[in-house]
Parts: sequence; structure tokens; C-alpha cells
Amino acid sequence: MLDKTYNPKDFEEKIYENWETDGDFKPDMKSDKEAFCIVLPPPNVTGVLHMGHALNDTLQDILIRYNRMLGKKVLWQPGTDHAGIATQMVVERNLAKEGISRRDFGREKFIETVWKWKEQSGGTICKQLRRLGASCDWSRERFTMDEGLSAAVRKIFVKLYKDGLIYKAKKLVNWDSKFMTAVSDLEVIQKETVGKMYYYKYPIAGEEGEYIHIATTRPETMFGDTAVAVSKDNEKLKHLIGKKAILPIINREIPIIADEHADPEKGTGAVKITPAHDFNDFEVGRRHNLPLVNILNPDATLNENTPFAGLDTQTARQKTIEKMEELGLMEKIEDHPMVIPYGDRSGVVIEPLMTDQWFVDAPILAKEAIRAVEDGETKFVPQSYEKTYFEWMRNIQPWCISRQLWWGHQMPIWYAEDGTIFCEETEAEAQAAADKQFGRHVNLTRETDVLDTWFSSGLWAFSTLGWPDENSDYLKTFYPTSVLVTAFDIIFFWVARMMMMSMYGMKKIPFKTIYMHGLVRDEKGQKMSKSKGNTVDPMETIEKYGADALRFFMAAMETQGRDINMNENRIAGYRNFATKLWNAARFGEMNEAKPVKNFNISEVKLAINKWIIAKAQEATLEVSKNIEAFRFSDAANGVYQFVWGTFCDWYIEMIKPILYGEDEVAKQETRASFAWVLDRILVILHPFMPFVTTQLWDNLASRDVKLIHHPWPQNEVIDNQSAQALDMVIDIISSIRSLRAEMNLPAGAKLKAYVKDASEAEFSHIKDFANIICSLARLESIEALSGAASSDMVQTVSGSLTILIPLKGVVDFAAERERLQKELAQLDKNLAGYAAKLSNASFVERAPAKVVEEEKRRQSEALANKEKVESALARIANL
RNA sequence: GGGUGUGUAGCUCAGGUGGUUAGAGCGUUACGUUGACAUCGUAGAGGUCGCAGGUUCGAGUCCUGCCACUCCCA
Repeated sequence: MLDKTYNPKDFEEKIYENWETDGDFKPDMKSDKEAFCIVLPPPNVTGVLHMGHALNDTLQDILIRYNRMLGKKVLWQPGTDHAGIATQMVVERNLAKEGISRRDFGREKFIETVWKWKEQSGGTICKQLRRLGASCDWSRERFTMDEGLSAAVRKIFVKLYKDGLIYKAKKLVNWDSKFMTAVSDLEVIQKETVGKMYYYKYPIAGEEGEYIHIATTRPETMFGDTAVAVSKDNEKLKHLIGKKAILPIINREIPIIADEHADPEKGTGAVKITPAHDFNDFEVGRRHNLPLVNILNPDATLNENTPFAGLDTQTARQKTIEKMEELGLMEKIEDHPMVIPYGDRSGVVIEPLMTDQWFVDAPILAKEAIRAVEDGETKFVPQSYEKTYFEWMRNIQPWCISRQLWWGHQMPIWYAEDGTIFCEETEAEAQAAADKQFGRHVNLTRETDVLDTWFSSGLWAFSTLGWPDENSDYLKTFYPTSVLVTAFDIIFFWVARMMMMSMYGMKKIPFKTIYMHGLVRDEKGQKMSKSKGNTVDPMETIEKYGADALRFFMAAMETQGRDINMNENRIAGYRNFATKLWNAARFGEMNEAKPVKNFNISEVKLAINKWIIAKAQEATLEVSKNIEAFRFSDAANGVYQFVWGTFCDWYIEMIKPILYGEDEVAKQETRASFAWVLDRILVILHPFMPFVTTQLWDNLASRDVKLIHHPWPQNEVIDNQSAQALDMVIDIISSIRSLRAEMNLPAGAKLKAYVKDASEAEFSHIKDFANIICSLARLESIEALSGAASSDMVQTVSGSLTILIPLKGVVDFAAERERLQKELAQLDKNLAGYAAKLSNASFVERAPAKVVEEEKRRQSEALANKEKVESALARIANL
């Protein structure tokens, strides 16, 4: 027997353990069925599950479970990302609590500490994914720094290097002074701030009392100035071009040059040029062959090229201003809106800095990645994201992949004493290559930089499947993967890079479809963040409402391309939905509705049972179509509607007279049909609510097959012949209920109903379903009207037939007149609409015949109803 | 500044190719709790679909402009 109440905590975890120990998530590699594969976007090992994951992983699990039930060979490949900066940061923070810095430890010991930490605290998120019900094949769990994936990284790196697609260059890069590493453009967040614009002047060399006026937001960088630029079209200033300005304080002469970078309309029209500390100035410097003067240390303090060595930029700025004021060269300071770059992890200001770094030639790699999408080999859903993808890919810049961190893939680069570079997969190979080239044994030192985290996750689609082992069964079976499900915020970080790396490494697309979903926001539509304190912990939600409720919420809210706002009421509503299903199952149990082995639906006789079976099959078809089209909300709402609105509200209510009646044959058939439909519900609801469906499946009967592997019904022939009769019955019941409510008839009052204007067939249906109608509409009887309607009858119209109920003494006829008047007004309004359309010659001519026909049909139906209402009004006019 | 979305009931949201009286959940009102469901049932109220034009026999849906907000890239 089922428990009286639905309590997900009692069984969710047990069910998951059972799936996992039985190996239910593993693909049957011996099967010759079609393959279906999703690679899990690897969460950070440092991570804990947030609502974004809950959405992402629910959608994937729905696709995975659906396809598994379709009988395909299904793999959901899980794993975690080492998340270079993020993880190093967490471990460093822990060490800092004990007063230790990573430098105290040294590289090796620090990395050891990180690994130890990873073993202990990492992988929390994988446990949480299990709690959500994610049916990943955990036996294949990968980590971006495990042996196989590291081999993949080395192999691709060497290949790229030897193809000339990875190179080392001294360039201006985004420098994070907290972590003392370069970061890529994507890891820089531009924030609008109100800063200051400082106006000061530089003396002109050899011309006493002559100055050039400068406006800058960063006065302290003046020590790195190597020119002042003026536009050649600047009438007021062009006479200064070719002269020299003197940098005050340090008294260095710098040229005044002509360059269009200096907009005559902005600031003073003259721009100081600091090529080593500004991306625009760097370009100007290149055009004019200007020297580069670096004024910063790696920790963003000023260096010996300035008078303020050792001071941070803010302090140095104040000192510079003071000094300029002393010299009488400071003119004014104004508020100035500006955009300042910050590190996405560190939160400190990012400084452009000249350093030696390693780059991937992204523009070359992008070509194939663009073509694959242009040619439709990989499709984005929703398609509009292709635009975003193309926009980015066509303007892509070289990708800085070196990081001056310790935690990550150390680059497979070795230097000989003279700096010659050797790039090989192993040290031994590098040594051999070096010895050969030099003709003697040379000492090699390895590059200390590690790779950007996204380099290894860029290989995820094939490295996790066994590459570089080209003979891996999994690689051969599952690559290219079927779908990638991810949020749009990592389209550049990850999706674009996987496309590039896969097209380069595998010469094939990584996935056929990329499904992009939105962000999960808080109740008010604000982005969730720890600093705002508006995050909702999925684990708490699961604790409170069950994993199924949270999953169903995510599915039901997922409409293509839109963000989802958290809504606790709604989650509670889906928990109630599970309760509803639970109780429906209990109802079946109490009425001995047990699944009948080899139950043949084509032998069902009763219309009511035929009807619900057909509806269940229609619902199945709808769910299938919607899942295949990635219309998650339509799929979820379709099942919801069927279970609650059709099965519980109508079918269960309608079969009660049968189940409580005397007809044993009808009872048996109804019990079996009920059980069949409930089983069907468990099947089609399983991808969305795997726990409650499994719990019911296992407890209602002994089964030949586990629900997780139950075949998904396909190609069914749906017998719809009973639909019309039942639709009519439902319509009659609704009309009578409406009438009762509107006329405030006491619920207990048992009424007699009479039907007129019905066809032969309709009368016969009404006779067949009389006990159901009476029970649900709370009537004493329903039969055909003989003779004329008596004047105390109120009427309601249902479809083409009229239902009359004598209410002598029960009812307030003034209220009834009012009700009928209201109905009449609505009919008149509709009739006016139909008439307007049908009298419009161009509508009749141009609209499709079907539409015109339909309009005429509606008109005549409304006219007939109007007559009925009018006659009813006339009948009770004097009461 | 460039690009991209969004604006529909009190709230949160659905409304693939234009075609009934624009739907759901929550909330709300009235009635009920009848042998699955103190997590239930029945019925109702509630919307000039952001604004203004246009295309069309017909526009929430397509086009143009405007307003407001979101996000991405500078």
C-alpha cells in the first residue's frame, strides 16, 4: 500500500542509489541502436549547485531519459573542471586563514595542497547533481586535469604549436595584479564609473612660457609617456607638431606627433601617448615607432622608471597631482564618466601590461567553426543565437592562453639555455629534439606558465570520450555528440572554443545541436548573486519540495530564449501536482485497479475507457513532439494538463459510478483501463519527475522492466471514436454546473433535467451516460423532454442541445432573467462580429473556404442559441 | 555608440507558419468537501495584448516609428 501522503524525502535518495548501483545510466555498448550523447558542461570542482545548474541539468536529464526510453544507446558524460583561477583562489584563501601564502609553500607543495583539497572538498556538486536526479554515467566521470585529459591537452597544444597556431609574443595584455597573471579579454569586466578627468600642461622644449594642454584620467601614467599626439586637422594645435614637450617632474623630452587618435573635439585636443599601458596608445606607438616605457611592477605598484617606485597607482596618482600643482602645471579636475576594466575573479582593476605571453591564433581556427554553423552542420536552438555566435567569431582576437598561475596544465614547452623553444608532448621527447638539434646534450628548463582553464574545457567534447585514443569505442560511438545544453553566458568562453578546438582536433563538429537556455533570476527578475544575497539554494528547495517539484518547475518555465524567474509558489504548485498524482494512484489502489498483464486496449468496450486511453495516447504524442522540438514548457504543461485536468478531474470522477456500481464486467474493464492509463502517465512523466514516477511504478505492481528503461510508446494508432460522445457529456455537465452556480442552487438540491433538440445519436449517448451525468452534475435524472417546456423551467444550452430544469419554487426568476439577458448580450455581440465578416465581400472572396465555412457555422449556431434563449426568456417573462 | 531581446489578467508567465469569445499557475470572490487528494472540488470576476501608424478580407502574431526596461559588445 502507498503511504497516505506523498513524501519525496522518503524515497528520492534510495531510488537514485538503486539506479546507480544497478548501472542504469550506462549505455549498452553492445546494442546496435542509434547513439545519443550529451556531454555535461563541467562544473568547477570548487562549485556548489546553484539554480542555473538545476535548470541546465534538468533539461539535459529530460532529453537523456526520454532518449533512453526511446531505446537509444544513451550516454550522458559527466565531469568537472579544474577551474584554474577560481580553484587556486579558494585554496589560497584557505591557506591565508592560517597565515600562509602560496609562495611560502613553493609551487610543488602548493599544487599538492590543491590536489588534496580537491580530493576532500571537490566534487560536492556531483553529489548534488545526484540529488537532482541527473542520470549521468558516473563511472565515466572525468576531470580536466586527470591523466587522459591532460594527454589530450598536450597533444593538441603540440599540434597547434607545430602548425604555427600557437605562438609566443610580447604584447600588451590584460594584467590581473591580484593573481599576477595575464587574463583573456573575456575575463575582463568593463564597469561604468564616475572618475575624474585631470587637466594639466607640459612645457614645450626651447620655448619659454609655451605649453601643450593635456587631459587624462590617469595622471600617474605620465612617466610612461613617450609622445603627445595632436590631430593634423587641429587648426589650433597643429603648429606644435614636430616640436618636443618636456615631461615635468622627470624632465624627459618627448615628441609631439600627428595622429588621428587625438580627436580635436575631445578634451584639450592633445593626447598623451603611453604605449606600454593603454591599448589605443599601443597602436599609436606602433604607427610611430615610439619606445615603450613600462612603469608598473607585476603587483601594479610603480617601478623605478618613475619617481614613485613602490607606491600603488592611487597613491602615485595623488603624489603626481601634488607635484604638478607645486610646479604650477595643474589646471583643473572634473568629474568624468568612464569605463574601468576589472578582473571577473579578482575584482581588481585590470592593467594593460607589456609581457611575454602565449597566444592561440583564434582568427584562423574560427574559420572552420564559422563554416560548420553556416552550413547547418551544427544548429543553434533558438536559432537567433547563431547571430551572436557569428558576430563574435568573425571579430575574434588572438586568444591569450598563458596564465602565470600554478594550478593548471603546465605548458609542454621547454627552453634551451639560449632560449630556443622545444614543444613536445613529453620532457623526454623535448630533450631528444633539443639534443638532436644542438648535436649535444643541452639543459632544458620548462615553461612555468599554465594554460587558461578554457583551453582544456575546449577539448571536452572529445577528450572525455577517449581522445587521443582514436580507437576508443566511446569516441567512435558517441562523437559527434547529439546536443549541447548550456546557458548563453558561456557561449564565447566555452561553446565557441569547443567549436574551434573540435573542428581543429577532430575535423568534425562536436555536437549537432546547441540548445541555449537563459539565466535563472530571483523573484523580481534580478540576477542572483552572493553579494546581493538573493540566491536561492537548490538543495534547500529540494529539501522542502522534493527534487521532482524543482525539476518540473524548471521544465515548465523553460520557454526558448527567455530567462526564468524563481517563484516559490509555483514550485509548491508542482509539489502539489506530485501529490495529486500520488493520490490518484492511491485511489486506484483502493479500487483494486491493478495493471493487467498483456492488457489489450483494442478490446476495450466502454466508451469512457476508450476515450481516456485515446487521450493518454494523444498526450504521449504531444510530449514526444515537444521534447524533440526542445519545447520543454509545452511538453511539461501537456502532461500536467492531461494528468490533472483530464485524468483526475474528469476520468476519475466519471468512473466512480462504475467502480461503486454492480456491473462486474464494466468494473473489471475500468480497473484495468485505469491502471493502464496510470502506467502510461508514469512513463511519459518520468523524464520530468523521475522519482515519484519510479516510486509509484515500483509500488503499484511487480514489473518486468524498470521504469527508467521502459520503452517510450511510438507510432500508436489512436482510436478517437469515443471522443465526441465524451466531449458532449463533459459539456453537458459543465453547463449544468454553471447554471447551478450562477443561480445559487443549493448544492444538495437534487434536480431533474430534460433534454431537447438532440439528435437520435445524442439522445442515445445521454442515455448511456445518464448515471455519470447525474452523479457529476448532481441530478436525480436526465431524460428527453416530452411535450412542451413548462414555464417554470430554466434552461442552459450545451452545443446544439438544450437542457431544461424545472425549478418551481426553488429559484429567483428575476435572477434567471438577468442571466439570460447576459447570455443574450454575449450572443448578440458575437453575431454582430460574424455578420460583419460575412457581409464583407472581400472576406468571403479572399479568405480560405474553410475559414468562411467555419464562420458561417458559428453564425448559425449562435442564431439557434439566440432563439432558444429568447424563447426561455419569453417563457419565464411573467414569473 | 553598435547589437540583441523584452513589454499580454493584481503577480509570474504561455501564446512554432496571421483565422473561434487571447490561455495557465498563483492570488481573488462565491459555493462546496460527495467514500484519492485538511497539498481538494465547482463556478465566477479580472486583459482597449507598451504607444502610434501601416500591410491584410482578417494582426497579440508581419512591417515602420516612438516610449520604457534587460542583456551583450565597445
